Amino acid sequence: MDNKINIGLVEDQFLFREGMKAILSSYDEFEVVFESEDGFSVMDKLASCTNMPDVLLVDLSLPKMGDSDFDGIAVTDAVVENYPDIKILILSVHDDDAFIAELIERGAHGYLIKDSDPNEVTEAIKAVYSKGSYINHRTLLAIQKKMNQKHKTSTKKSQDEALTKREIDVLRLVCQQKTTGEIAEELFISTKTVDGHRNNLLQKTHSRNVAGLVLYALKKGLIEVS
Amino acid sequence: MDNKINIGLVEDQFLFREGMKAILSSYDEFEVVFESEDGFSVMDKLASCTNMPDVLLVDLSLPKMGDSDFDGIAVTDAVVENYPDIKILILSVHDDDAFIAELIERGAHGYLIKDSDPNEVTEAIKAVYSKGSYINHRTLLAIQKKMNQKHKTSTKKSQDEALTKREIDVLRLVCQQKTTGEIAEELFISTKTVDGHRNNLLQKTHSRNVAGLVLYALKKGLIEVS
DNA sequence: GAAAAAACAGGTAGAAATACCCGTTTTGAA
DNA sequence: TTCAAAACGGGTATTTCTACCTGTTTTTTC
Repeated sequence: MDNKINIGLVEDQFLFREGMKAILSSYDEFEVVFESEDGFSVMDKLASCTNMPDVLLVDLSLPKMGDSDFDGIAVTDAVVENYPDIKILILSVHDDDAFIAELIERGAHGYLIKDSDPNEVTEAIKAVYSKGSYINHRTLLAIQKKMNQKHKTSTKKSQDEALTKREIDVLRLVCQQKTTGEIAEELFISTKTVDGHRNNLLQKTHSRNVAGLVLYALKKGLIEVS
Repeated sequence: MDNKINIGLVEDQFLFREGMKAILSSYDEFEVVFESEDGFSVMDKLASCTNMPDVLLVDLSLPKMGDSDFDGIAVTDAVVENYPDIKILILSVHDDDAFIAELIERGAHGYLIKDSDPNEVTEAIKAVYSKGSYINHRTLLAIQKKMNQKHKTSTKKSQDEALTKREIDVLRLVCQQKTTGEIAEELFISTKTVDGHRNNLLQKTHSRNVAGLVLYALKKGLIEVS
């Protein structure tokens, strides 16, 4: 009787979570044994869990802006580190190459966008459970693209450069409507340095101004509205 | 046998739509007879629909950025105008007073945020079907707030002024990284006028710069990422 | 340890945005 | 029709951003 696949849901939107549960419970082979509405509680709940999930469906855009940095990425890192047997299936609204590849590299076993067909979700769950991973065409392309970038850094055309830690710091503050001067103060650096970082950001993200930067940050899940 | 409540779903996220369907189909009294993934097709599909929905669940944040302006609001307007018998239940991620009140004023029969309990959704559906409306505490507060604003315009403290049509035009273009000059050209007005509109926007939205405007637009669902 | 990338910081410019002032015309609602 | 709001536009000034240039120091990576 225990050949059911135990599933854990990590998703903040209540209705989406319930809908997912409703879909999954129409299949005999699945059982939802674990739920969490934010990144924080996942590790706690896993520690005190008697019926461990085999597969964890993780929503990537978990945190509210400014709350903390325990988002889908952090959850993935922590689970990969502490529960290597649990398969992680990322569920995200972001259909972005660099992002998909990043998650896979960090140890996720599959990546699905939220526009996917329910059938694909159930397929993916079965695949990560039995085969250990689920890589669809979309994901494969993203991974290959990243691989190619790693090798030919000489190619000037590979524009989707990753942002550096400091650039991300500046980006977050720019999105908080801070001026260059304020950002410099907050990071204990010169305004000219902030200027440099912002200019690099504009180039790397192909933006024309801060509006573009904010949209980029949102698209990448670096910040959240509401 | 036809005392079932016919339900229509207008929602772009496929998984969410399927989840909703799964939830609703576990109730005998509901039947999903209509689905649409964007604003455009709603009117077409309704015109050629044999089994008309009694209640339409409309996701507010329908359009992709830049595509068009046929979003949840436009759908609401069009359905209210052409199919006054169909009850409209708004489903949104935005928990914003001005926005909620705006939709109700435009003729929506109920407003639920996506964090709601599935039970509340089914309750709301039954309520709009039988009683003609579903106003929960949250919605009532929003409406009252708006009412109060209408009367005491003298009160300086009521800052949540609604944006005008033209201001929204400018806001959308600002979010598309357009400069003042470009916006002026596109709207066939002077750069000074654009300047004026943008200044009003900054004031009304309590923003310090374009970053704030972009975030505001996103929060209000005026634009969408990805 | 050597090489590369990241972070740092300065200069000079010009473009754009922000913050006020002032007014007229058009539109829409009471 | 009358009144208020919206849309329009001009002037002036300051601040901030954007775009280039240059370089040094620190950190990371191989």
